[in-house]
Amino acid sequence: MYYNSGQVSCPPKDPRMKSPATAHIPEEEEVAVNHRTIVGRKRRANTEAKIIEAALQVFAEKGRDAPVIDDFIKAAGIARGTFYNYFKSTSELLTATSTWLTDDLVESIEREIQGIPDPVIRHGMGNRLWMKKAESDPAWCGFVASIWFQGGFALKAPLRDIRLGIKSGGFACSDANVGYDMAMGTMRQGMIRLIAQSSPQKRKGYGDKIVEIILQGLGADPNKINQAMKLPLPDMRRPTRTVG
Amino acid sequence: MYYNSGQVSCPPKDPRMKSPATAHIPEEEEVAVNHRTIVGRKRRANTEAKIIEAALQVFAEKGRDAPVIDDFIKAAGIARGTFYNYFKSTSELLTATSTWLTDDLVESIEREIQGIPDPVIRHGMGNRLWMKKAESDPAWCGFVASIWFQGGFALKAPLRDIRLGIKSGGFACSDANVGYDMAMGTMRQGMIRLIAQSSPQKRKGYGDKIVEIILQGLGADPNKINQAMKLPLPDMRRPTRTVG
Amino acid sequence: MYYNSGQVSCPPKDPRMKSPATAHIPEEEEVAVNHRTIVGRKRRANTEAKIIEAALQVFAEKGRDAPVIDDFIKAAGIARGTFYNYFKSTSELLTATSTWLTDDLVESIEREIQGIPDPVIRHGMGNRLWMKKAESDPAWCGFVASIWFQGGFALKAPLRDIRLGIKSGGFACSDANVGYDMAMGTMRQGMIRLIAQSSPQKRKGYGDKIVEIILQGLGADPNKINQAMKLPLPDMRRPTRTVG
Amino acid sequence: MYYNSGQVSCPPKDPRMKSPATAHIPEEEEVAVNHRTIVGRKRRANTEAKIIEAALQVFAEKGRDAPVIDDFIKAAGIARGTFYNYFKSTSELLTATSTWLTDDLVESIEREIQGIPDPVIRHGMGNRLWMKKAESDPAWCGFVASIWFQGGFALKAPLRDIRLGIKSGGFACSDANVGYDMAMGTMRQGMIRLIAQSSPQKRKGYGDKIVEIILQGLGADPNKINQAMKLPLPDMRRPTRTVG
DNA sequence: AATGAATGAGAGTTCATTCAT
DNA sequence: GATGAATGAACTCTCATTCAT
Repeated sequence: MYYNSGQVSCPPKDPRMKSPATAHIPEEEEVAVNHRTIVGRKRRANTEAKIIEAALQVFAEKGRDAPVIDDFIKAAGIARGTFYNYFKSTSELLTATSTWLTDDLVESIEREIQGIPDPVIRHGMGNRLWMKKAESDPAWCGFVASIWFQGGFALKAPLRDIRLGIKSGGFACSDANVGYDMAMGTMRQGMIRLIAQSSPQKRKGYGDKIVEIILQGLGADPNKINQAMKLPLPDMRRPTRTVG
Repeated sequence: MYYNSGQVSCPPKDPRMKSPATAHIPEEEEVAVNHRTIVGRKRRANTEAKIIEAALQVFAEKGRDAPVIDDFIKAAGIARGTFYNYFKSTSELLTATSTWLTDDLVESIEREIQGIPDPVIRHGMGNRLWMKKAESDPAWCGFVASIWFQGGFALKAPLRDIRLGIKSGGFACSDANVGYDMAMGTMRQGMIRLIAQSSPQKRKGYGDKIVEIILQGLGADPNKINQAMKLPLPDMRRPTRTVG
Repeated sequence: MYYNSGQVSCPPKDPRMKSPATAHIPEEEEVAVNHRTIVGRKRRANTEAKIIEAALQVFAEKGRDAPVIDDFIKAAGIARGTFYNYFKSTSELLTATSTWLTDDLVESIEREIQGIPDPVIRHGMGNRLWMKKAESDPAWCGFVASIWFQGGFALKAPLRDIRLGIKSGGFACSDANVGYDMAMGTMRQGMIRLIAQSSPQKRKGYGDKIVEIILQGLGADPNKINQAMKLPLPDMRRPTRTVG
Repeated sequence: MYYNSGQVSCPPKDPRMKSPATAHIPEEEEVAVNHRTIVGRKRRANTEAKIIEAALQVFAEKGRDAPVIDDFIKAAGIARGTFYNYFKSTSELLTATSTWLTDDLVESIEREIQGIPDPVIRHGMGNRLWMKKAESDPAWCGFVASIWFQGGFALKAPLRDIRLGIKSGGFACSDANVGYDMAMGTMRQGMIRLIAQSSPQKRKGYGDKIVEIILQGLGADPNKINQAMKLPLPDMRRPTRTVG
C-alpha cells in the first residue's frame, strides 16, 4: 500500500465484512446462515451505508464538532434509536466516515503509483493524485482538510518514500520527519486555500504548484521535479467515493 | 511591522488602555475622570487579566472546544456573572486570549528583525524566533498550534517578505501564495510534532530544521540559508507572555 | 358559529387530530400507519394533554407571567426535556392552554344559541351563558379574565350580533365598536369582580346583572331585556372544560 | 376629591415633600437644615424625578413586566447602586410612576367638576375629561390602560357619583358595583382601542362616544345625557404630566 | 449620595442516551 | 432491527442585589 492510513478499515460494501461499528458482533455464532440472517445483514449494511453517506454531508457542512445526533438522523432519515444500533457516539461515526471516505482513494493512489521505481517521482505522483482529488472535489477537500487531518493523519507511504528518497540521494533533507512535516503541512495548507477559493479557474493547477514546492523543499533535483510534474496523471479506474 | 497579525490590540497592562472587552468604556473624552472611575478601571483591568490568564491554562489543557464557562470561572476564581461582564461567550474569550498571547511575541519578533535588510534572512530569522518560542514553551506551542492557527492565521509580515524575496530573486518560487502556504503549513506541522514530543532533547533544534527546510522550499540559495541559520538568535528583551 | 375565537383548534381528544403542538406530524398522507406510529401518537396526545391540564392549574394559581418551566414540569410530572418536546416556551404553552380551555365553551355556547332568531336575545343569552360559566367556575374565570382577555380577545359572534341588533333597531347605539367595547369591557370587569369575590352567595346572580347592564347600555328595549333575562338557561350538554 | 385613587402621593415637586421612596427618611433629625442638607435634598429630588421620568418611557415602551433594572438606569443615566437609593424594586418604581403620572390628572379633573351639583352630569364630565386625556396623549393612554389599571384601579369618586346618581334617581341601575364595573370596564376597553388606533382622526371623538354609552348603560335620561355631552370641556389649567 | 464591579441564585435550553413497543 | 417519546444532566445566560470606594 502506498497511501496507507493507520486505521484501515473496509467500507461496508460486502455485508459480510466487519466494519468498525459492527466489529463487536461475534462471528462464531454465525454457523447457521439462514435466510433471515442474510436479509438482516443486508438491512444492516444498507442502514449503515445510509448513515455514513448522510454523515459525510453533515460533517462537510457543519464541521467536526458542531453536528449533533439529530443532524445525522434527520439527514439519514432514520429514528433516534436506530443510530445507536450502529454507532455509540458521533466520534465513532466520524471515524467510520473518515475511513470510508479516504480508504479507497488511498488504495487507488497506491495502485496507480506502485509501479514507479524512483521514490522521488513516486512521491511526487502520489501527492499530485491526492491534490488532484482535492482540486476537483471541494466537499471531499473540505472534509479531509478540516476533519480527517485532525488527530491521526498518519500516512505511512509518503514517509517511507521520503526515507527512501533521502537514502538514495534523491532528496536532500536532513531529517525524514522534517521532510514529512513539510510535505503534509504544505498539502494541508494548500487544501485549506482550495476550500477558501471558490472560483474553479483559480483552483485549477494549484495542486501541482503545491506538489512542486514540496519536492523543492525536499531538495529534489530540478530536472527530476520537472519530470515528475510532466508525467500524465492517470485516470483512476474506479471513481473514488465522493461527499455528495 | 514584521509579524503583524490583523487585529493588533494591546494587553491590559495599563488600565487606561482599551482592551477588546473594555473597548466600550469612554476614555479621554470623558468629562470627569474622577477617583471612582480610576479605581473602577483598575479593577476591571485586573479582573480581565485574571480571566484571560486562567483561560490560557484552560484552553491549553482542554483544547479549543471542550471548555465550558464553568471551567473558566473556576480557574479564574470569579463568579458566573462576572464572566459575562467581560466576555459574551467562550469564543470571544478565545479570541481575546489568542490576541493577548500572540500579540506581544509578534511585536517582539518584529522589533528584533526590522533592522535586517535582506528579506530572505529576515524571513528566516523571524521564523526561527517563532519556532524557538515554540520549542521552549510547550504550553504556548500547544495553545497556538491548536487554537490560534484556526481560521485567521494571516500574518502579514511573512507574506510580504516572501513577496519581496521573490522579487529580489532571493526566493525561487512560482507563486507567493504557494510559498506562504508551504511556510505556514510546515511551521504548523512542526509545532504539532513539538507538542507530541515530550522529550526536551528531541525537541531541541527541531525548530531550526523546520526553518531550514522552509527556506529550501522557497528556493533560497544554500549559502544564504546557512547564513540565516548561523546568525545568533537574539534574546528578546522582555520575556514574552507564556501560558503557565 | 356564535362565540368564535379567531384561532379555533380542536383539543387533543382524538390522538389522530392535529393539535397545535403536534401539527407537524404528518397524517393521512402517511404511507404506513403502522402499529408503532399509532402507539406513539397516543403517547404524544396523552402527554400533551397532561401538560396542558397541569398548565391550567399553574396559570390559574400563579398568573400569566410568574410561572417558570419548572412549575409546569413539576405539576405535569414530566422531565424538563419532555416539556420542550411539546412547547418551545411558556408563552406557546399559554396559547395552547387558552385555546384548549375556551374553544369548546365557545362551541357549546354557539350550539345553544344558534336557534335564537332575534340578535338582541341571542346576544343576551350568549353573554349569560358565558357569565354563568364565570360565576360557577372561579378557576376558569380567573384564568380567562387574566390571560385570555390579553391581547386578542376578538370574539366575532358578539360583534356580529351587536351589528345586527343595531341594524334591526333592537339596539340603540351610535357605533358598533363602542357597543362592543362596552360589552367586552363590562364582562371583563365583572369577571375580575367575581374573582375577587370568594363568597358564592355574593357571586350568585352577578353575571346576570352584568348582562342586564350591557343590554341597557346597548340601548335595548326594557321589555326585551326582561325577556332575555327570563329565558331559562339551558344546561350545556357536555360539561365544558374546567381548570381543576 | 373627585377622581381619587386609593394611594395618593404627591409627586416630588417640592424637595421637602415625602415621596413614597423617601418616606423612610426620618424627619425628626432634620433640625439643622444647613446648606449641605438642602443641596442633598435637591439632588435627591432631582435624581428621583430623573428616574421616574425615565421609567415612564421605559414602561410605556416595554410594558409592565418586561423592563429590568438595567433599562431604568440606562434611561435615567444613573449607576446601578443609585437606583437602590430610591427604589427597592421595579414594582415600587412602578407604583411611584403610576402615582406620579395620574395623581395630578385626577386632581385637575376633580377641581374642574367639583362645582357641578348633579351627580349624573358630574360623572359624565369627569369621564369625558379622562377620555379626552386618553385621546390626546397616546403614551399616557398606553401606560394607564396597560399598567395603571392593573391591580388597583380603584377610583373612589366615580363610585360615589354612581351611588349618588342611583339614590337621586338619575341613574337606573340595580347595583352600584355593576354600574361601576360597566363604567370602568368600558373606559378601559375604549382606551385599549385608542392605543390600537394610530390614526388621530379615528381617535377623535371616540372618548365621547365611550362616555355616552356609559351614561346610557347607567340608565341616565337621554336628555340629561345630551346635556352632559354638550357641555364644553374646560381646558384644564395646568397641563398635566405627560409620558414623553 | 453616587458609583459600578462583583456576585450567585435561578431561569432557559440542548442533546446524548435509554427503553418500551 | 426499527422506532421515537421520555429522560435529566449539563450547559448557557440573566439580572436583582450588595458593597467597597
